[in-house]
Amino acid sequence: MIKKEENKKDLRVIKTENLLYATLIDLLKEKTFEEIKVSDICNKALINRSTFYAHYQDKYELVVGFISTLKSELAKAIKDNGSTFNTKEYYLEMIEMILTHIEEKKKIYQDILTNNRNSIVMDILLDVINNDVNERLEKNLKENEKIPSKVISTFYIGAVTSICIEWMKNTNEYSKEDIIHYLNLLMQ
Amino acid sequence: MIKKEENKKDLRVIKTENLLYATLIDLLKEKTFEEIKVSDICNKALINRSTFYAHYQDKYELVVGFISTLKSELAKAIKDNGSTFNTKEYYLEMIEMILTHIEEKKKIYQDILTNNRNSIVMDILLDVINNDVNERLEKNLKENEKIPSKVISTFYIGAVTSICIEWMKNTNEYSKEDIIHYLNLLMQ
DNA sequence: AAAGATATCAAACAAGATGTTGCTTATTTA
DNA sequence: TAAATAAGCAACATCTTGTTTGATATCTTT
Repeated sequence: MIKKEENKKDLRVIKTENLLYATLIDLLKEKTFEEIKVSDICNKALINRSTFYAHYQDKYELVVGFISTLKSELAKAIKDNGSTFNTKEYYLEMIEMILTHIEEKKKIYQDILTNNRNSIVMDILLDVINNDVNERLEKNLKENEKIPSKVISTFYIGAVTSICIEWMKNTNEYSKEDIIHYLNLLMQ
Repeated sequence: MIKKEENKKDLRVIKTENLLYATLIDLLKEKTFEEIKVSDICNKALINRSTFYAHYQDKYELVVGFISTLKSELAKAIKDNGSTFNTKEYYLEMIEMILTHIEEKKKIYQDILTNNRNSIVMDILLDVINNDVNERLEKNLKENEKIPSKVISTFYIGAVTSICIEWMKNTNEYSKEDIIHYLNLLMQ
């Protein structure tokens, strides 16, 4: 009996999965995710709809892969943040890394933003930043004097996310350095 | 020919519209908006589906009314903010009003939050706060010295929204006064 | 290179949701 | 009370989703 090596995907599988994935991203630049139908993806990808269902349960399963890729890329980008958990320095360093990362991926983030009413991109940013912050919070659970750590982080996470989203939208108004400079002034 | 007074709705119309509206809100406590079907609303409201379509094009038209009601209630609640556009005082006063308003409407906001992944509530908060801030920005367009006004407001709007959402979720952890006190410390 | 394995395609199907329509019944208005 | 009109009912076409079948093409392994 012929047996297939494990973990080695058939070329056809790789090809169709890549194609479906790329086509979804393409469509996200045109439409809301909710507006995108499985048949839209298949038509554009020139792949039979039954083949789609052979790989994914539904379009949500496909988009999860995309979102978690963006998340892990961003998470990786800010993970090398080596600073101790001194609030101001930490957030400044983090936002520098985020902005750098966004600058590289500008196109895709912007395209999604313009069609998907903030929510996807905002979810990504909030999730990744939250994870990083909470991880550090656990390691540095000094009982804060005046303000609970959780409140501080909630405040800054919101502020940073908001700045990032705005920066993605109006790409050329301020440079990365400008933003960091302003944040430096805005944070205590 | 019998003619109807204009602007005066038939009782039946009022009744069904109220019913559909209330039923949608009820369902939002159980399901995501995307998961709610027109037939769900009609079944629960005991109203024929064709009657639904006689009033609204689709469920989006129905929810728009709900969201804009929440928005205008919130907008009204923060409009009486009489302070001049001194950043810190303005935002503190605003957040006090928002928190007071939320406290009254706690139940509905929380219910929606738990089922709808932040986005609806976040959209409401961001939109209302943005409008208020932008209105004041226009009236006070002093060319800021060090930081562009737009950047300042983006920063604080994000921070305030984030704090509000977190507060809605963990209702009893901090009092309204606590939050305001912490924000007072966090803002320059 | 050939045989065997398997992924894709094509076509058809059922189930569910969306809108629309024509007709009847019930309620409201004046 | 009569006229107007909203709501109910039932049927219909359409679209989207998932699933299934068997034929065809492509890949893997020997």
